[in-house]
This record gives sequence, structure tokens and C-alpha cells, in this order.
Amino acid sequence: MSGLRSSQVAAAAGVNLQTLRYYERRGLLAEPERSLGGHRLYPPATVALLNVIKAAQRLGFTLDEVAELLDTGRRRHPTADLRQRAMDKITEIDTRIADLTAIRAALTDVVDARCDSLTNCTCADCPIPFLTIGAADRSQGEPA
Amino acid sequence: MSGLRSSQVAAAAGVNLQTLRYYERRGLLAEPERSLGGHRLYPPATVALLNVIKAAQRLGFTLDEVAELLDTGRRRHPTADLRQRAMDKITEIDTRIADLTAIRAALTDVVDARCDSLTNCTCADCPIPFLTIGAADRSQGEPA
DNA sequence: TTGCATCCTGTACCCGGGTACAGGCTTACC
DNA sequence: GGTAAGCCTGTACCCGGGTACAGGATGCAA
Repeated sequence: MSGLRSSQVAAAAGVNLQTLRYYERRGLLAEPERSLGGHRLYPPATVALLNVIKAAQRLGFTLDEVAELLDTGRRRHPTADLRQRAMDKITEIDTRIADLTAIRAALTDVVDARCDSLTNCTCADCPIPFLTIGAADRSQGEPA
Repeated sequence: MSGLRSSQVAAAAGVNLQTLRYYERRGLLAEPERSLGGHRLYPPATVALLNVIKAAQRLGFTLDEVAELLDTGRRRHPTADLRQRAMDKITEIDTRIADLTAIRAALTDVVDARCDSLTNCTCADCPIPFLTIGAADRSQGEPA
């Protein structure tokens, strides 16, 4: 009957107490039972759910995306949705890695050239004026 | 005498008008001359400076870092500061790439295993329960 | 029954990097 | 000199993911 108190859930899942209420507002956690006095009483599975949420976040999903995934998973029987979204995420991550790699290369150029100033670099063949990485606006909507 | 009007600078550098004032507040742009009526009149070099700022941002520097770099570069004669900071950034970026790579691997696991739900996955050897990437708190201060 | 820990609600604040808006003044062109 | 476009200031808001605080009400054990 009693269930877990909010602080127990928070501690067990390693999140802040406020975060539980925040997730409730965001629709990631269902509204739990209440005691007669109005205190929240969580089913034990909530801890596992929080771990799932954290795992999904670490996978790069936003809270909105996680909420939607949980919702989809809950309401109908399994779809290929998660798989598709995971694949989309992989594409997204590949883009981010490519960006970071380009930035890293530009930084090594700066280091190798021994640049000494952003605005008045005296080094030979200073690469700074040519730093236009990602300057083209990446405003791809849905590519067709 | 006249200099460029704010909208000219903004357009030439491809930034929002408000962003100019924002940068001024943040100390990235010096307060420009004013017309008799109080309108800002920018020296033409401001456009180049904005490009430098944008380049530095694309390199992963925060506005605070850029402000500091510009400041350092302006006040004394060249130091090795930029070089050092660039190297630090490279380390930072390497960490981010490693994180993303781990996440990507976890996602491909999810895809390969044909997971169909975050919470009730029916696939064999479901990897979701084992997603603990980055769960260890990365609270490295300055490592000694 | 008392007393303290815990929990409740609502609201405001934090980070970084801007963007928007209102209400009033200036500039530029005809 | 009229009028529209442009600019000024201050302030508030946006995103995402939380965190903090005030002022009351509950829970539980002694």
C-alpha cells in the first residue's frame, strides 16, 4: 500500500527531489498515489523508470523525446519507432562528431602555426583569417 | 568621421542588431563613437572583429573565453596564452568526441538488437538495462 | 502530544547566447 | 519641414534541464 516516499525514490535513482516533480510536470512520470495527507507514494518501479530516463538522456535524447518514446511504448504494442528514432539519433550524433572533428583540426592548425593573438596574430601563414568552419548556415529542414 | 551604422555592421557580419548591443554589454565589442544624436558609429574593423568572434565561437570557445582572449591580445604584446587555451580546447573536444562515440555505440546496440520499447523491450539480449554510459559522475576538478 | 524531519505548493532563479518589444528620439530624403 | 525608416534605451522573454526558496501542512516516533 504505502509505496516509496519521494526522497527515497530520489535517493535511489540519484536525482534531486525537485527533479521528480519536474519530470511529473513534463509528463515523464505519471502522477503517483498520495497519502491521506497528500504526500506522494511512488510504486517501486519508478526507480527503474528513472534509470531508463537517465539512460535515454545519456543516449542524447531530449526530455521531450524521452517522454514521447515512453508514451508510445506505453500506449500501443511495440512499434519500430524506437529503432527509427535511434537511427535518426545516430545520424545526428555523426553530424556532431564531424563538426567537432573539423573544429579540432582547425584548433590544431592554430596551435601548429603558433598563433599568438586572435586579432593580431604575427605567425606566418596564420590560419585564423580562414576559419570559416560551419559558417554556412546549416539550415537543412527535412532533406527530401 | 561617420563610420558604419549598427544595421550596416550587423548585416555585413551576419548577426542580429541586438546581438551587437549584447556583445557590447558582454565586453566583446568596445563602446563605439556616437553621432550627435546618440546613434552608434562603428569603425569598419568591427566587421572583421565580429568575424573573429564568430570563428572563435565555432572553435568551441564561450563568449566569456573569447572576451578574455581578445582582452589578453589587446593589452600586452602576444603571449602563449592563445596557444595554451587552444590546446586545452582540443582536450575538451576529444572528451566530447569520446562521449559521443560511446553513445553512438550504445545506440547501434539498441538498433542491432531491434529493441522495440524503452521500458518493455521484448528483444533477446536487450541492451537497454545495461545503458550506464557516463553514469559515473565526471567530476574531475583540475587533475593534479 | 510534542517536536522535528519530511513533504507539499507555487514561484523565482540559474546557465549561455541571444531575441523581442514598447515607447520615444534621430536621420535622411523629398 | 514633413514623414518614414532607422536607431535609442530598458526590460522581458526564449530555449533545455533543472534548482532553490518561502511558508505551510504531514508523518512518525518518543
